[in-house]
This record gives sequence, C-alpha cells and structure tokens, in this order.
Amino acid sequence: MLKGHLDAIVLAALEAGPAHGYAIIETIKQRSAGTFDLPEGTVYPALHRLEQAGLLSSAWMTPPNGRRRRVYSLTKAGASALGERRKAWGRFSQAVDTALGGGRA
Amino acid sequence: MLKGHLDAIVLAALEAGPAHGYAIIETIKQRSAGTFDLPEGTVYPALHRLEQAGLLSSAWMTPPNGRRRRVYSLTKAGASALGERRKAWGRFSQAVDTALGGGRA
DNA sequence: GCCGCATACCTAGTTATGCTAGGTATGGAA
DNA sequence: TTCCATACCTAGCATAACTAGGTATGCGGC
Repeated sequence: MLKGHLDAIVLAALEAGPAHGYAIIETIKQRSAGTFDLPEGTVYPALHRLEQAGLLSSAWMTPPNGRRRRVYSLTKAGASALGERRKAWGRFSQAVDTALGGGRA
Repeated sequence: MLKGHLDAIVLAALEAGPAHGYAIIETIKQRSAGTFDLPEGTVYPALHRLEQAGLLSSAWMTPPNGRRRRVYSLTKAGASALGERRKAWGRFSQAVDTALGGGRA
C-alpha cells in the first residue's frame, strides 16, 4: 500500500519526460529498487484521476511498427503539484520520524 | 491522512509506558509538533483494532478523585510489532525518497 | 501457420482505513 | 447551575489501492 503518496510518485516518474502507462510502472519499479511493483489496476486509475485533475495530459501514439500507446505528459499544473507533493512528503515523513523515534531518541 | 502508519505511531506513543486514549492523542500531537492532531474517531477505533490484534491490552482505572479511564499498555507482541513497523517505515520512506528524488538527484 | 507470451490498455467490485458527526457522561470552575 | 474540558464510544461516509477479471496485438518459436 502506498497510502496516498502514489500520485506524487507517478508525477515524479513523468518529470523526466512523457511516457506511457506500462513504462511508468517499470520506471517506478526500477527507481524504488523493486519495492513498488505496482499492479496495473493501481496505476491506470491513478493516471486517469490525475488527468481528470488536470495534472497530466495524454495522447494516443502509434509508433511505426508498434502498438497503440497512451502517452502521458506533465502539465504545468502537474509540475507545480509535484513540487507541493514533494514538500508535503518531506513534512509528513519528518513528522512520522519524530513520532516513531520519540521512544528511542 | 496517516495512510496506514497510524498504528505504528500509536504503538510508539505507548512505548514509554501505559496511557489512556485522550493522553495518547495529546502525546502524538506534541511529539509531531502539532502535525498529527488526530480526532478521537480516528484513535479510539485504532486502539480497539490494536487490542483485538493482541498488540495492546487495556484495563479500566479510576483514580481517587478522577474519572474512569481506559488505560492501554503495549503487549510483548505489540512491542515486537512496533519494531517491525519502524523497520517497515524506514524501508517505505526510503523508497519514496528515492522515487521522488529521482527526477532531481 | 499458429500458439503462447509479453506488451498494453481498461474496469467493476472488494477491502481497508481514516474521518465526520453524532452521542453519553462526569469533574471542576465560574 | 451552567458550561467547559475531559473521557469514552459508534455508525456511516469517503477514498484509495488492490484483486480479478476482460480485450487486443506484435513477435518469437515450433
């Protein structure tokens, strides 16, 4: 369970440039060293949600000898949302660190 | 939203010694510098859940000139669960850091 | 040729979990 | 005696991630 931070991770995966759903899943898996091996049923709905929210835009692409893909890009709103999510994550993780560490610190 | 890490935080709040629900809420609020100001409707069900799971035990106490309180203590299972949760949090937060930081690092 | 696998997309429905919004009761202060 | 802080509880809502399906195509092996 990613517990609400999935959106930030997906946005971060698109920061380097547009990508399609399947590739996003692979990127996340590699970046997290296998920790986040997300099922499609998690990622696709998330992409739709983020597009609905205006943080992503999508376009169908068909490479010369390949299959139809839906390629997502960060919108401006998405890029700034990513910034906020990163900050929110920083605050959140620090607060949890403190709350958990209190016993030993 | 605490997104699944609430249990760990509650267990950690009881690590220093037994406490009752209201006090636990206060402890968490102070430890997190106000970030986690949890409503009772969040904490009480969590306490019941943790007791059901055998990680906490509870007893009714009535101080000489005070009100009836339900005091929770960490069980052995609870203490070891806390250890695991802490480790899990460490792994999780590191993975998120990596996944989020990948774009800029 | 065709069988199966990896790629690539999608959705309905389940489950878990935190929160909202209520309710009950008591001790102490104004 | 009225009100607030303390102290507990629950039903029901909202959301989010996941399970478990379904569709379709390109490519390699047999």
